[in-house]
Amino acid sequence: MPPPPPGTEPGPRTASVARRPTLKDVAGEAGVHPATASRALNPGTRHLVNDETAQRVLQVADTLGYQPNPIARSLKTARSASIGLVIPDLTNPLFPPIVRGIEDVLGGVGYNAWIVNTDNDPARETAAVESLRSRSVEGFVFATGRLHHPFIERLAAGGTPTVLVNRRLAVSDIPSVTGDDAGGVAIAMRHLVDLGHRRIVHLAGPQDLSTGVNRLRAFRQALEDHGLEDSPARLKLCSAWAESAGAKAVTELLDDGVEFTAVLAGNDLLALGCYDALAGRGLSCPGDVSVVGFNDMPFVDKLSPPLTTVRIPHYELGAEAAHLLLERLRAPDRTTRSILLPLTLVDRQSTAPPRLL
Amino acid sequence: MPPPPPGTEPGPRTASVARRPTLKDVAGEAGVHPATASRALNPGTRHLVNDETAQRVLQVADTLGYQPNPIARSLKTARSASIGLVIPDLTNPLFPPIVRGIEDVLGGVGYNAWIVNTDNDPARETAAVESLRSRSVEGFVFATGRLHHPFIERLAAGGTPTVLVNRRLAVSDIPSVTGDDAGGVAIAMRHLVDLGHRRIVHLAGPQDLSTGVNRLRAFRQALEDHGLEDSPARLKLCSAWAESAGAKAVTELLDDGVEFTAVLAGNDLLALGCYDALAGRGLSCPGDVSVVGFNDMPFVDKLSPPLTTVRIPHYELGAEAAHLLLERLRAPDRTTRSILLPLTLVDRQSTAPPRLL
DNA sequence: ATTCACACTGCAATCGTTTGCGGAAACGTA
DNA sequence: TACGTTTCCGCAAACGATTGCAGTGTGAAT
Repeated sequence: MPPPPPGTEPGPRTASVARRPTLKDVAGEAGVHPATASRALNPGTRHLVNDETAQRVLQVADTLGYQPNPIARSLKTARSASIGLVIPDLTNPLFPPIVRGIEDVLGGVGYNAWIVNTDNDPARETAAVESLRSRSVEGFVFATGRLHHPFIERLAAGGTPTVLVNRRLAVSDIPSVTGDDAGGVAIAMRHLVDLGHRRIVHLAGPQDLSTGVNRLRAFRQALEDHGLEDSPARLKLCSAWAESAGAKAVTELLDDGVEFTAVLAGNDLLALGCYDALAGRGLSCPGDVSVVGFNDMPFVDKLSPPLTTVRIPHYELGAEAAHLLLERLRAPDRTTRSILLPLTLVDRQSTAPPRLL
Repeated sequence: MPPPPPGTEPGPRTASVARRPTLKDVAGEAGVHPATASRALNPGTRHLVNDETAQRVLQVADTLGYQPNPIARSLKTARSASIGLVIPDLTNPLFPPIVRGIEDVLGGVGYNAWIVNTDNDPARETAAVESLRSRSVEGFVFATGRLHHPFIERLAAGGTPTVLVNRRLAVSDIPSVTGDDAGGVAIAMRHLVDLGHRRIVHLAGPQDLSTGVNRLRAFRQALEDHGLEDSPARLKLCSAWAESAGAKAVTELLDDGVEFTAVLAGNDLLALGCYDALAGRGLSCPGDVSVVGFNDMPFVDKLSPPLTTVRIPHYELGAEAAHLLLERLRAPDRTTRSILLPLTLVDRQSTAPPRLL
């Protein structure tokens, strides 16, 4: 026989070698049946065993350094103390804080999250979810929700505990936690109007996402509230939350000769594109036009000018989503509810009173 | 008995209800023993079963929509087709691209990665790794390596397939894939020198990280190569890769009256702090002092001035790391090797010739 | 005709837990 | 003393796969 490959533990043949102890080991050591050891070890069933015995088992487990095997446990119980977390794109700075929020509250109660990237690809999403389900995850939080998202709808309807974060579906009772987009654009618009702006344009994000439509709807509402004219010209639909889309929209606006002194961008990336387009036309911000973004991404305070934007509490979004899911796991028949977190305006230097005419 | 809670599948009692089919189901349907079905389903053992039978089993499995239960499989085989990915902080924009790179190559061969955040906390790290091991992950890639990292050393020495990404340990034969820091600072320094700079300072990152010491070492080497004076005054050790640390370092330099026309920052965050400090003193960049960063984080091209920086191919770092680990899993006794990926300078507008004296 | 090799497949154990069921003490009550 | 309750614990069957071993049957070689 060749020498054992390096990097291989001596193997379980050897008698009391460093193999991680199993329940049977601690039972043997404690002089009880594995079943008893199991009951002693689990807080929920501990009352079924004599106090003294339980203590002994606990003691042995501790000195042996016993750790239950989650795989075996999952196989038996079809539970796993973990949930799936479905993210469209981790490299989007929006999502990591959400992940952190979720992980932090989950970790506090012994749960953990399995993160998957879908890259906005429905096929990857279904594959990932299927894979996670076969690993007995107990629920899901989706950050990939689209307005119309049959897959998630079916999943939730099928009884899988599900919560949405950051984005919601159009019409469904799936619990969600999102930022209060309407409130957010309301304060942004008030800010602009207070500054004296009257001709404000909106760079709307993709209309298959709740964030996109909600912000657009709120924009028009604000126009109405402030008695401003709601002209279709003052609106640009962007097909993606991307810098290039923002730039394109603004140059088109400029080319079309629509007059405006301020732009409310659907998110910070769009605002960034706006900066580019403005600079490309020799216009200054905020001198010639004010711009306000949405999200308060990292480093937008470093831009020049530092971007005024609506801050979304992403970490808290995640934390609340985790709470919601946990609650759902504990009491599946409790009535569902969704949460709207308040947004705040962070007033930096990309907004100023309009030039006098 | 109360009505079954909503959101619960009818349960396996019902005869042929939508319960995910097991191996036994397909075996029964195909008229073979589960063992045979297993062999037919696994490419590696398929040759052990009659071709015709195998086809029949495959066929049945397909129509039944059979998916093997990874938990049961893991329990039996102590393998899991997954690896652990240990990240210090997902909200650091450095890491998501690495994660993507890893996931992409892993996914290509049916593996997946379990991501854990350690928040730079050794206790969380050991806990997470322990938890992953008990889930039978087959190996680890660590992005958390410190120069001296006994935990990872022990783990690797114990035979667990391990690779390091982005950061390495001081002295160890654990395979790693990192950027060629030395090469990176060399081109950055050459760039500065070519521009005419002679008095260059370095903002060095934490010296317990390989990136920190390597860049510092390379800086001094470059000084020597270009015949520039290596004065301790021209060096600031920063205790963290943070903007505030960079700002502090530069203001100290300024306060101490050390003269310099360019700064090589250990990373982009430090460079950012540098911008702040310079602006705070009324100095212009690149007019008064040039600065070059490291990493090419997202959006540093949007700063003003856009930051000249050394780009690290993070995605490729991750991809290579995954390849290395995969290779190690397949051939554990192959000799280890580490990979250095070339770095490139992206020349933007934070560097310029020094003012004439 | 006997032996042998080979291809194929079934049996049963196993991975490490959990849990329904039943038995054996121990205890209280009549 | 007899009997019903508890309390505690062990037995054994799961959960869903993989795998060493042993068998069967076929065809070829002697």
